[in-house]
Parts: sequence; structure tokens; C-alpha cells
Amino acid sequence: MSERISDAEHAVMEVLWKRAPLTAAEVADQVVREKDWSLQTVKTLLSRLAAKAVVGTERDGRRFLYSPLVERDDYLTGVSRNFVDRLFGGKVMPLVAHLAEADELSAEDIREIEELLRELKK
Amino acid sequence: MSERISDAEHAVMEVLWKRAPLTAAEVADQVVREKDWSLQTVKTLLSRLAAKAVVGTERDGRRFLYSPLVERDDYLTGVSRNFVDRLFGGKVMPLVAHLAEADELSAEDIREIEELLRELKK
DNA sequence: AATGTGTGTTTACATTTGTAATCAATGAAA
DNA sequence: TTTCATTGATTACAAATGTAAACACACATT
Repeated sequence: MSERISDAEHAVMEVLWKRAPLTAAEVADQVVREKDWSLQTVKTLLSRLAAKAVVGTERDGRRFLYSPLVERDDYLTGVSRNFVDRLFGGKVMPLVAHLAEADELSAEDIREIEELLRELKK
Repeated sequence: MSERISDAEHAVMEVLWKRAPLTAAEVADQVVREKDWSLQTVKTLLSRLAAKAVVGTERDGRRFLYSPLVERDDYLTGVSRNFVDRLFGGKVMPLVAHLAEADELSAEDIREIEELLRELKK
């Protein structure tokens, strides 16, 4: 039943996944390199994430330290599965085929994936 | 500049991508197999899609025939690129690696993808 | 001619999302 | 001790989204 993370919230999560715990101000400092958001906006997003129990808070004097409560990997697994399900009938092959056909795969990408698959079979 | 297609709208598009042109009632008949929506809801979604010029309308007496104006393939390319960019830094390899690690890839999947890549290199 | 039925159109309304402004409390600085 | 800056909490508010209901009109049926 994992709570949905919106696009804006996701940007905040990326910061926390890189380093945590952080204060709201610290998160905002990082986020601002990517998005042109005010401190207030970041605080709102942190609150919403906390309300959804996607980030945890720990008191540090009069402020909070925020940390992710869901792992990036688990999140990625969830959204990836959802993505592949909705758009490619749950099969990865059509996704790869599509990317290849749309020229989104370079020769280098192909080599890398082949190497990866070789490893997987062991 | 392609207009965004929401989740609900996407379900309607899938029907039209399978067969078109269709009347609103025909679309609803198909959609209902998947989603528990009323005819009104489907009509609203069709209107919104038409307003966004994602589907086109053609008069047929007193009603409309709806057809997609964007190809499924182009749509997939757009959302796939967006997805890979946002979540995997634009690289497909990490996505495949992730799916593999999350056990979303069966041995059969791996074989298929390898075969596909082999073809691609020719 | 009266009535029902299938349209498209207009309006509705709660929730989610993006993006804050304002407020109240508290600790730091002057 | 008055003032300023920080911080979380509360409130705001428009756009997008999900999910329709109501309405008006034209054709088919009685």
C-alpha cells in the first residue's frame, strides 16, 4: 500500500537518499541546485512526505532532522514495475525493444546490457 | 510540447490505439472491461483528450467518431525517455539492472532480450 | 404528437499537486 | 531586553485529475 510520491516530492527524496538525516534548510539548499523552489515549498513537501510516513523526523532541539523511511531501491522497484505493467504489459522485452527502436539505445548501451545479462546468467 | 496524458486518459487512449475511429459509446464499452467507469466519465475523458488535440473528432451524423492523433509509439517514446531520465539518470542499463536485481526478469526474459540485442547489432 | 434514448456540452465537486504566504514560537544577536 | 532570524504549523489557492450529474437537443418509437 505504499503511498504515492509525487514528482516534486521525488526531487526532495533524491536529496535525502543521497544524504540523511538533514534539516529542512539543508534539504532546501540541495534541492535549489535543481529546482527553483523556495524554502517554504521544500518544507511543505517535507511535511507531506512525513505525513505519508515516507520520511521520518527526529527532533533536534527546536527543529527536525528528516530521513527517508523507504529505500530508493524499493521505490524504484515499485515505480518500475508499475511503469512496465501499464505501458508494456508487464514485459521488459517490449520496453527494451521500444527503446532500441526509438534510438534511445546506443551501441555502448547495448554492450553494457549484454554484459549485464551475461553476468546474470551465472 | 506534447500535452500530458493522465492515467485515466491513458486507459481511453489504449482503446483507441487498438481500434479507431470509435464512438464514445464504443470506447466506453471497451474501457469498462478494465475500469469501472460510467459512460459519462469516458465522455469527459474523450472531451479532455480532444481539447488537448490528442484525439481528433470527425462528425458522423449527430455524434462523433474519435481517433488518436498521436501514435502509441511516439507516446511510449516520450514517457519512456522521461521515466528513464528522471529515475535512472537517462541510462537504460541501470533500469535493466534494477529490474533484474528486483527479480523482475525471468530467465526467459533474459534470453529474449539477449536475442533482441543480438538482432540489433546486425 | 408525445416520449424515450443516445449524443455532446456544461457544470460539479472532492482530491492531489505545485507553489507558496502567513503565523506563532523560540532562540540568537544587539 | 527588544529585535531579528529560524523553524515548524496552518492556511491559501490555482491547476490537474478522477469521477461523474444535469442539461439540451435531435432522432427513433409509440
